[in-house]
This record gives sequence, C-alpha cells and structure tokens, in this order.
Amino acid sequence: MAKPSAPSDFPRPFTTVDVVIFTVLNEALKVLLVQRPSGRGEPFPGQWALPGGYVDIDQDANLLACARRKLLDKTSVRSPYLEQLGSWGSATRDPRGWSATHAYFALMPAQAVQLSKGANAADVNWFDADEVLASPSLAFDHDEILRAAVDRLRSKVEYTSLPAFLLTEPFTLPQLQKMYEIVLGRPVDKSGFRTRMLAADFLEEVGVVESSAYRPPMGYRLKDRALPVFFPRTFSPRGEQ
Amino acid sequence: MAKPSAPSDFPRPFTTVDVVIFTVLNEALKVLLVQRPSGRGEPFPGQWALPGGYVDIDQDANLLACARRKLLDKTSVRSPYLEQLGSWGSATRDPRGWSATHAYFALMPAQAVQLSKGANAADVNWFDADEVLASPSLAFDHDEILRAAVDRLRSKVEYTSLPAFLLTEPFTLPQLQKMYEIVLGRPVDKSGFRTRMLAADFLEEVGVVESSAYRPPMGYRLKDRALPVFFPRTFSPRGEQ
DNA sequence: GGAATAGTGTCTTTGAGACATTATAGA
DNA sequence: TCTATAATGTCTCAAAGACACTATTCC
Repeated sequence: MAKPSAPSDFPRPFTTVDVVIFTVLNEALKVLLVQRPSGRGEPFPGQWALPGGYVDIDQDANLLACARRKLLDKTSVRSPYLEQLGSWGSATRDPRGWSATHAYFALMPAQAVQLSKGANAADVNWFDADEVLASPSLAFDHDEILRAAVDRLRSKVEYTSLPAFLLTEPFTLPQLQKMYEIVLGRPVDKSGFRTRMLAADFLEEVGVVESSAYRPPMGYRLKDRALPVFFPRTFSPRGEQ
Repeated sequence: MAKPSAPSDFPRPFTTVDVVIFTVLNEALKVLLVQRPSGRGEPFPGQWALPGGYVDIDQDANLLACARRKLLDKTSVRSPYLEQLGSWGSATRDPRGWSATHAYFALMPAQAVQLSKGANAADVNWFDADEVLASPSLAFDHDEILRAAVDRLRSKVEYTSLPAFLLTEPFTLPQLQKMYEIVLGRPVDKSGFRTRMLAADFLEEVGVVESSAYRPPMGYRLKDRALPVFFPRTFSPRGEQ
C-alpha cells in the first residue's frame, strides 16, 4: 500500500469546527446562532448553538478552509476577518462521544450578511452577545466558547484596529469610533481616538463622504484588508488598570 | 441504546496533542524535542519532532489533561506553566491521513526536569530554539508550530510575568531580569525592570538569599503560581515601535 | 579600600486623557 | 445666524527609558 496506515487501535475522537460570528447591529454586539435540528439522536434538539459541524476530510483541505466553508454557508460572506480562537475537546462535551472542536471567530459588517435560513439548520439569527452570556443556554459547551470569544474580542479591541472589520468601506472616523464604543461598552475620547487611528497609519483617505447632513466627514478605507494593526498601548481611562 | 451514536458516514480525522516545552539552559532558550521512531509505517523516521501523540479517549478526560500527560511522560514535571497555543489540521500534514493537532506550550525551570530517555521515543533532548528555527527540519508541520510558539512566547514576555515560570523559587530580581533578557534577546534596563515587577505586585519577598557572593539579593516567590500577570504596557526601548 | 553585584534616585520625554476650541455644512 | 456634527489644539500627568548614584558584601 502507498499510504502508511494510521494506528487502528486508537479510537478517534470526532473533529468539528465552530465559528463565533460577530457583527454590530442596532448599536449592539451581536453573535450569530443556529438552532439545533430536532431529529432522532440529535444532541441538544431545538437549542441554539454556534454555527459549525464536522470536518469533511474530502471537502476541507484544512481547518481554516473548513471554518470558511461553514461561514460562507450561513452568511454568504466570503472573506471576513477570521482568526482561530482555540480548541475545546473532552469526553463529555458532546453526548455522542469524545469530541474536539476547533473554534474560530469572525467579524463582519451587518450589511454584508445574507442569512441563509432553512435547510438543515432550522433557523439562523443574530443575538445580543451580552444577553446570551447573561443567561447561558447554548448547546454543547458553546456558552464557554462564546465567553472566550467575547473576552478575546474585547481585549484585542483595546489595542488593535479590529473594529474596522465591522464596517463597510468607505467608513468615517466617527463611525469607527462608534464601533469601538459599542464593542467596549464605554465612550472613547474623540481627540485621542483620532490621533491614535491616524498615527497607526493603516487608513487611507478616499475623499469626503457626502450623504450625511451637516459637515461631511472624511471617508477612509483600510490600506491592508487582510490584517489588523496593533497599537503600542491599550485604551484606558485614567483611573483604571 | 443509551448513547446517541455519532454519524458513521463521516470519516474522522485523527486527533493529536503536541507540546512545545521551553526552558532556559546555558543562557539560551531551549525547546524539548524527541526523535521519531523508525518502525515500519512510521512517518518521518528518525527526525526530530515536538513531543506529542494521539489523544487517548479512555485515558484523557480532555485536551489539557492529554497535554499534561504527554508532558509528565517526557519531563516528569507535573504542573508547569501550560497554555493552549492553537491547532493545526489538514489533509497533508501527516502522511497517514487527515489529522488535527492541538498544540500547547509550556515553560519550566531546567532544574525541575528529568528527561526520560529510552522507551518508544528513542531520544529526548533540549535544542536551542533559534537554531532549530534557523534551519527548519522537524517532522510534520512542527517547524511551523515551533515558530508560532516562539513568536507567542516572545510577544507575551513583553507584557507579562511569564519568565518567572522559567525559574525555581525562591528567585531574585537579577535572575528574573536575566530570563527576560535571554528570551527577548536584548538587554533590559535594571531600574525600570525592578519598578515594573514590584509595581505589578505579583511577587512576595521570602528573605535574602545567601549562597551567592557579594551583596546578597532578596529572594522572591510568586503570589499566585497558577497565572501570569499582565503589565499595562510593553517593554520597548526608545527607538522602536 | 577595591571590586563586584544589588538596589535606588533623578531627569527627560513620550503619549494618552481631558476638555476647549475651531471648521464646515444645512436650515 | 443658529445648530449639529467633524476635526483640531492645548494642558496636564503618569509612566517608561536612560543613566547616575548609593548600598552591601567579599577579598
């Protein structure tokens, strides 16, 4: 035989990928959840869960590709910001047996999303992230994964340009500031914010945006759509830290 | 039957855990590697690799427990600093088939380690991390994983107390500073270093250490042996960033 | 007293936070 | 001219970096 065989005496855990998809909608941080199917033998029937599922070894070249597939499947968004969050594996997290999931988290502008309802996942919807965390009731260990994703997001927003991925281009600095404020859950000083964003040199002017009333703001787009920028220090109001 | 069965139509990738174990030895950052066995059907025979292996669903309650087991196995160290690094999974990383590994990274004082040579892993040894990275030749995608681990370590050392886990207690501030300098690969100002460490309030005086010549330094131990402390800002010499 | 290491003090500068002020548009 | 939003300026202060200085031990 050409390919060395894997040890057959090791029963394999099953392998899944879950994606925590964030957006900002109605001034709040939202997370995408899907309803578990209620067929026979299905775990957590009818409960809400993170979108995800089995790795398909024929279809998925690697874990990231698998995450992108599941993401495209539910949102029809092709290339949002996507990063690995961590993995969770244990004998008990899935009643069907030892399983390990590779969790990713994604950021996307709400406007870009086309929720694909129906099909196998009975329903798909945006939920207020903090409300879900306040009364945890997701399937599997998804409350824990969501908690980790929100913590990671909030902490990275303190020192990166991540919120820019929640907006469609061109966006304005006041809009971007608003994204920071919504995710962080607190106001941010305008002057310092602007200085910081412009000093980080990751934005490109694309001309004044018209549409709005009053003084029209400058429009910007990302110089590099692929990666966030890291700031040298975190946002932090005087008293804290 | 009591337990719902997993979908049998999904061939499962196999699941492994690998551990990047760091220590500081002879003024250099070292990583623990094991030599791949050379039996029939074994991938990468004779090549060096990160310690790790299959998740044993009977023995391992969860991924962390599996990592701890593999670590104890090779070093006889029971509870070093251990954190999840990420996961790597693809159709091609292991010639035996689609596999996903959950990578952890660990820090331990060199004195605590009892290398367990022999057995299945023909040999186990410490290697200079930067030398390994300079001429990548590890089995599987372990060069990539090591790269990620070193990057993560160096970046976290800039703003956390991680290097304290490379020392046995009690340790002195000059010793701790040395750990920072070795990992970062650059000198650190003594005064600022001391201010910073003491301000972070994670150390406890345990009396002057005798043994050494000249002025005897104060000995310290960690207030909380479980978690590192995060500093509000990174170390960064003037010119940079 | 000299040498070597441990530990402290002082000056400067950077950059963030707070808040006041100016700029530009529509009504 | 008034109002609402966009954008900039100014003052203060905390903390880091650089480096000089003091302290304690052994020889």
